[in-house]
Amino acid sequence: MENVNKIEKKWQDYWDKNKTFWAKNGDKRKPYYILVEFPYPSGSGLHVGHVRSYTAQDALARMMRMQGYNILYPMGWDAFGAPAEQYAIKNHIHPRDAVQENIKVFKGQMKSLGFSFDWGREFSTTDPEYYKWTQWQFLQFYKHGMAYKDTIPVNWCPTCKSVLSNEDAAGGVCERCGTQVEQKEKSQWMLRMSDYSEDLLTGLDDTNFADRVKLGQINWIGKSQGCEIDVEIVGGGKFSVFTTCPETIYGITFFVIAPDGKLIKELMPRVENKKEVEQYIKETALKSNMDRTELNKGKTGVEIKGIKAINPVNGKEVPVFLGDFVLGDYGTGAVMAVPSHDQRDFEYAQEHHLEIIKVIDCGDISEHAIEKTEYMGHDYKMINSEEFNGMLVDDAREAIANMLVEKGYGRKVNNYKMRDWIFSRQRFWGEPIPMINCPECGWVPMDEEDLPLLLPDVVEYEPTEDGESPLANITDWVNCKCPKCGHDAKRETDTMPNWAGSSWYFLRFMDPHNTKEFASMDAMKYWNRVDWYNGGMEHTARHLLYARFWVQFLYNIGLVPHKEMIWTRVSHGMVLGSDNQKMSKSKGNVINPDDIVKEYGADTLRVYEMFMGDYQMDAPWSTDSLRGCKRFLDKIERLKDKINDQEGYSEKLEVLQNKTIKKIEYDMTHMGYNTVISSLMILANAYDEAESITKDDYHLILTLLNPIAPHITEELNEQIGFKPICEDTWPVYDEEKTIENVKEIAVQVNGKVRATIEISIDDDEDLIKKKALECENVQKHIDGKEVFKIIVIKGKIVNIVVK
RNA sequence: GCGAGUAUGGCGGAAUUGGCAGACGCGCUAGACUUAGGAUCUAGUGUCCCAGACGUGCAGGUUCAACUCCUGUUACUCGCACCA
Repeated sequence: MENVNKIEKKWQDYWDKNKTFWAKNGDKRKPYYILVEFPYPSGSGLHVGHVRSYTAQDALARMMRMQGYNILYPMGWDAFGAPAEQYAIKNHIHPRDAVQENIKVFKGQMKSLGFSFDWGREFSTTDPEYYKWTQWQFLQFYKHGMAYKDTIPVNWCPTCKSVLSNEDAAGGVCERCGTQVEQKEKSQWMLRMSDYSEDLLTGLDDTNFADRVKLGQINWIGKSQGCEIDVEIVGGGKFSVFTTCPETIYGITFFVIAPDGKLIKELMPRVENKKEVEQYIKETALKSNMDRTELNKGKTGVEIKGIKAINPVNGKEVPVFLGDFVLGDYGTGAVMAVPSHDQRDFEYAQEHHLEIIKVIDCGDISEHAIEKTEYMGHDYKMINSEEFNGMLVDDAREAIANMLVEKGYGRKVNNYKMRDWIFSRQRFWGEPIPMINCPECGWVPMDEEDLPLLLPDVVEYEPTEDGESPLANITDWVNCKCPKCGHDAKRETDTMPNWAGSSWYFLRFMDPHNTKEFASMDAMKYWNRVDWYNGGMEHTARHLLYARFWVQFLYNIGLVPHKEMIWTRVSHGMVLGSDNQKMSKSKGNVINPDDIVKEYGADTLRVYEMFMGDYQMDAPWSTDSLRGCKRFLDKIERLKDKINDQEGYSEKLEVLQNKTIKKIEYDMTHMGYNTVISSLMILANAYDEAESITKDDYHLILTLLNPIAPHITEELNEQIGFKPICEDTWPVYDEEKTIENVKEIAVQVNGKVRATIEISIDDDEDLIKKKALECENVQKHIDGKEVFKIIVIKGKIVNIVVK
């Protein structure tokens, strides 16, 4: 074959020119929406990992198009965000220009790989026509009371000079640069995501996400069921605690409240050891700057003197402490301490020499607490718990909770780990938040007609020293009139987080050129929802949570047709370096897809990445294996020389052909891409062994291989005079022809294979038994023994049990 | 610590429902054709004390039959980590 790259270019141009893969809204074919996460167009170009998932979904898209579906397989760019901004700061160019340059590179690479994207729907989150609607949707959040400003201690990265979400600051370090995160008070836009905790949980039932994906969502939302209990303070006043273990309430020997919470501030006037308490609060604020894991060793804290609290169930007065293991922003910011049955409380009690009372008769607690996971579900009985003594723990749990409610001591509540979404970023390269601060009216939303609020051109992209967005320096832009009263006012200078634009982009693909709405209801109803969504495991949890929250909100205000707009979510494994480690420049194990395409062709790379292993698991790169795939494609090409002048399909090949079609259809829709390739190899080997093959035989294997290797198959197909595969239909298999008439099956004696017999499709059980018993080697192994039972599994195996 | 996932030849990995473990490919060995081969073809390739036995991280169990189901256990990977 002539130059592979030339042929590939020829077909890529053909698809472009004919708009072969453009989806049509409202078309009467069955719609099916396949989505891959749109990439962040970084300066380093497309990664071989992108190639893996794009090829997999591309293959599915190409097969289903041939099966008569109206396939939406779009591509776009998630181009706002820190890396582009950092790059711009370094090189003194506008991030917009840098992004445009990178998009050009990415798009060129994608085209060279022959992905069947509908390029007619391409957009970038940085296009004003797109972010206009991101801003518009923010205004809807605001107008429905879902966006609010709050001054809260936030995670602050001193290097990036930016506020980070809890998620971005996971583990106490900045996700981007690794710097220790500090705490800083800042006024931030927030979205009330916590209002949606329960809906985001129950909504999962209306999705087909993989179990591990659902579990990620569930863990992130972090629901825990328990009781909130009111605690009186001696001498007046009260506070509440949250517990998931009401059964241990008689074991309370002290309370602990959060040093960073609001409660201690309220109690301050009554505190006798103010100095000591204030000192501890200060220390805690500093501690968050340091490596937290180091501090996990001990349970620090101080007693709040002058404050005693009363256990509501038995009137017992116990001391109250400050302790940094209690978090100010979870639950009520205070806990009841039961050192006998909670390990943290136990450690705290040891450290501060406090009383330990066992309330469940479950063994020795002198070394460590016996926690819920250990005592629940066993026949342990209650002790030291007044009228509940002698009751089984599992029963006491419910009984005590009910008693608390009845007597008005508390109520049953659910708590969620998920917090509200911190929506402000002090950066330049993001969607401006369309809010105006008026000295008379306060925060006023921009008029919707005035959107988009464009990002101005600036010279400097660095955040200001005090952490304001660089936009704050552009007075022309900042100063404006209040839309409500006309008074001089100032714009919000914070921008939106990177997650904003990616939370609804899949809706825009359904109707990308709409100038009146973010997407019309008709278009969204037509496409229904994303049928098949593929992305990396890394950000599945966060991205899906934000996107689902966003969509649920839009649903609640009547703007999208479903509460969940994503049906199936699957995730692929990484492509590792040949050293089995994550590809990185520093390790020198990076494979550039361009080099591979140039040397072996796009088809070889595509086939190899599908064949390399289980799609959902990480797989190391192997250039040797890649060459094997090249050999396979060469073999396909060579088979053309075996074409005879007969019509139709070769009789000898028909069963295998039908079986192969069936298997490929199954595997393609079940992420079994590697076995799609292996069954094609088996078919090719069978063709190779045959004396000769017909033109139709050849056309068939080209069609089956086409979704994965679209260029070479089109070229060879053209050479034998067929119309382009991309305009043809997918072959239909005949179930009856997938079954062999004659088959070889194994004969076991006591579970060990001793012979094989040939059976025909219409042999009955007795005949099969007879054939099995006639085998010489079988005779040898049953000789002198009593045949106890003969098990015949039709078409599979015979097992003779002897004693 | 909690949650999830994974474990099969020298390597990547097959084995929809329990039914001949190692498909398919890589690598390797020997040979053929060759000036040459990252080309092609042929044969072979789990282990061992090779008429047979043993083999899917380890130890048990269920079954005529277990990579597959059950109980326990180990190692690694990922996610969350003082969440009351």
